[in-house]
Amino acid sequence: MSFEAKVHSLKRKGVPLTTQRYAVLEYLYLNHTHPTAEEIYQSLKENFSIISQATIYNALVFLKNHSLIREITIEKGKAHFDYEIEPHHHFLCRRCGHIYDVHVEGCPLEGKKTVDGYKIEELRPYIIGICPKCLSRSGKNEIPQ
Amino acid sequence: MSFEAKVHSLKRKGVPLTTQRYAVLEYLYLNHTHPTAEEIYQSLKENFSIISQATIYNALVFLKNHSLIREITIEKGKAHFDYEIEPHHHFLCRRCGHIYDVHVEGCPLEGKKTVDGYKIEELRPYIIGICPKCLSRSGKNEIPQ
DNA sequence: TTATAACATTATAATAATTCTAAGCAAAGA
DNA sequence: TCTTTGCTTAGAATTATTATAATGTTATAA
Repeated sequence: MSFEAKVHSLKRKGVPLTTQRYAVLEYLYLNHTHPTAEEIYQSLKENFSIISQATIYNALVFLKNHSLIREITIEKGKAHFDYEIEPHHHFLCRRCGHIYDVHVEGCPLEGKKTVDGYKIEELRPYIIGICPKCLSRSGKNEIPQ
Repeated sequence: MSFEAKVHSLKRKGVPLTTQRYAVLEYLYLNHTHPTAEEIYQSLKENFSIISQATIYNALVFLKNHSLIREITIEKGKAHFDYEIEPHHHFLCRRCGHIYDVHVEGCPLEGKKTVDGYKIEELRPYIIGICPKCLSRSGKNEIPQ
């Protein structure tokens, strides 16, 4: 979904988008690197002379509740955020730590409303491994997780 | 894999299993509730008069590195652990907070070594939603995440 | 059997991520 | 304008996890 469409979808609901929340959504739109709340905070601090960490967290919850962004819990202990809400898998390279988008065809859950009586609201398909870059860089100095 | 088989697999490798590590593995074997490190600690404290939190964390890393247990990062901010390492999906009910096992047939990644050049080491297929119990209990007092 | 090395465990401190709290601000409605 | 409601802020508090340093345990070899 385009940035404008997301902003509009809130307007249609009559939900006002504050400057700070707009800035967080825009940051995610411009940076498809699956940043953490902390990374967003550090970057916005420079543009916004005054913005607090709590506001970032609040904005992320707000945007997530309106299904404009999604949360990625692939990494232990911290959350990453993704502008892209269309279904796709995430891959965490345990060597370089980067999170990549991976498109996997034929997922039997895609589009389903329930499974075994469980109501599906969100899919979080994660894969852990080594990315192609790290695989080619060297096959030896592997850091066990 | 049976409990005895897991204990044996370490012996075969020549890796000794200390009392504390044995206790953590046994706890996970007896409690298929996907506990957190803290829950394991609280329970083992009562049986073991002396055991420290750090030992629990160390034991969990140890067992995970030997592929005897797996880590679940479905919930933001904290890790859960699972005795069962055979591939299956996990479902987090956002109303009651419980994590359930769900078997999904036909996953295109199951058994695969790579995807798009990415080396697959571990699959973490998570689903968020409402469990059947919470669905039947009431359809109204839903707590937004 | 002792000495030694290697590793495990402990308590505690430190760090990191997130949430809570209380006060101030700002927009919207009466 | 006054009031209400919700947002933002700074900072404190909480929670989960990891690091550190001292101590304990075990296995092996002199």
